[in-house]
Amino acid sequence: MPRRKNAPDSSTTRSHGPPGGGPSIIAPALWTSGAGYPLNAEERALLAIIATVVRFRKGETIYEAGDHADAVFNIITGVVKSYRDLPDEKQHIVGFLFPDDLVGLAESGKYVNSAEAVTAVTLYRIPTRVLEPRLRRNPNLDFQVIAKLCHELREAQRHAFLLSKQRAVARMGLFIQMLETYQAGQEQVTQEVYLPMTRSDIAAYVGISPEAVSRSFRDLVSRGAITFRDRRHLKIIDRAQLEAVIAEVDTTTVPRRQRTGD
Amino acid sequence: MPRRKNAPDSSTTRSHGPPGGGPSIIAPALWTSGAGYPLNAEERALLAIIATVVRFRKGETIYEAGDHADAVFNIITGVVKSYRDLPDEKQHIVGFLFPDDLVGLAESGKYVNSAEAVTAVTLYRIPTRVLEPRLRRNPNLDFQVIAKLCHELREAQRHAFLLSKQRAVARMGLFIQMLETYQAGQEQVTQEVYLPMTRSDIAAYVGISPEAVSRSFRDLVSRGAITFRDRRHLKIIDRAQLEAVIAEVDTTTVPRRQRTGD
DNA sequence: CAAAAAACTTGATCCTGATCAAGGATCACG
DNA sequence: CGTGATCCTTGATCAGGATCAAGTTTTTTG
Repeated sequence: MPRRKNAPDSSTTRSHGPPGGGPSIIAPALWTSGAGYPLNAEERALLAIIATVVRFRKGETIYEAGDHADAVFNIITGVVKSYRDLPDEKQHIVGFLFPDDLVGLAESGKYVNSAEAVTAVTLYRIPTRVLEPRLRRNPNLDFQVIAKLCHELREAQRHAFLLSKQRAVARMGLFIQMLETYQAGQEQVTQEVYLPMTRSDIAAYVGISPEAVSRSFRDLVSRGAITFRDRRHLKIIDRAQLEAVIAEVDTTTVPRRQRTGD
Repeated sequence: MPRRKNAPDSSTTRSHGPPGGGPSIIAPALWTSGAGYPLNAEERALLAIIATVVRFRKGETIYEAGDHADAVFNIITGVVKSYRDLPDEKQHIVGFLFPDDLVGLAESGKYVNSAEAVTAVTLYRIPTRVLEPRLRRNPNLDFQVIAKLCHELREAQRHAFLLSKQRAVARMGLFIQMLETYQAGQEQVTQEVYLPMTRSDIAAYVGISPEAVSRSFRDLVSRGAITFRDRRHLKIIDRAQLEAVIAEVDTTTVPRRQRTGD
């Protein structure tokens, strides 16, 4: 099995000292992994001042569940996965996080989930100790936070909805739609959907085995819903078909099944 | 099939006029269905002034997805379910909501999910038009909102985690734990877990069939993990067993299977 | 660039839970 | 308190996907 790499490779010295005082209620409880609304210029400027830029290569761990949560991260480039390790050597992926998302949901001073770089990533690292006073002073920031939290919440509910689907193809269809929806907002260059993560990661997110991911993709291709340019790039060519699969509607035109040739 | 009852039965006149101006960004996007942190005395007092009390009987619809979201509800007593109807006459339950929870997550002025009374419920009905200005003026309220959103988010992630479990018993075990965790915070009188909702509702929440709910309960009883006093009251008698089932660990002591009686 | 390691695909088998069907327990309501 | 309606349980069948296993492709790394 692959040993997890763990190298900060940061452009800053890693100096998380002892926790200041008692557990601060606001900041640690507040920040969430992943959002959606980009910060405005003012916010970005503020970030540049109080944050340091850190880099992680593909596969590197950004933090682990239970670590002392002394910083929040804002993704500049790359993709991050938020996950929990399960007792049986598998992992449940809570969500994938993209540029402008905030990473680092904490509860009583500790990170709730682990985070790992899916691709090479660049992040703003924002120490909570620096951030918290700013938040208190600038009530406008609260709004940003609320907006991000709302987005996160809807995302988590969508994930639960995906996982409530019985059929593997339906889950995969929803997954593709989610990726497309996100990427539509980012770049309108290609009409392709990019899959930055491995099949195993997709499997751990949609709650099926990697084999089932492979078979579902094959199924969607043979139904004429999508095509692959390569393993990481697909194109939706029949939206109706994709939605039919998601609705778990039987679209087989042939009678049902012809056991005996008759 | 049962026709959904729909009677406001409110102690207030229902007067939702035309939306004031453009779509307000703050309040509608902000409130979420279900929370956890009870409001403090100050908040409660505020509520009493701007809110009206409304009642719904078991099975009545509080609002439907897509309705114009002109109010937020705070549960006083009873249980509410937040759900989405699916094309195939089934429903996906997003969450169950208990006293002190806030109900009424909206997106661009419309409710995201539908809400129905699981038991008889009493609610504070808070018009967003009244609430919004208060929120702007009172930055302290923001904190309440953030806290509630965080709670909601964690709840949704837990739901997704539950749904990622392959085995039905594991999901049911997690469901029981979730109910217990909530009820432990409320009343420490009985050591029993109360199930206010029907088996079908449980099924729609944990993503399995009602039959599988029944069988999983039977399984848990036969494993000695729980006992039932009646259909609505169970007791956890072997926590280790329950956790083993959740971890999807095989705890059968017998070799594997004895087809022929031998 | 070549070797090694991941990652991915495909096939075969088995098991869990969906589904259909029917009987039994509770509840709502007059 | 009785009667229909709903809810719940149990049984039987069947299909989808987990799992195991093996082969293929891509990526990593020295």
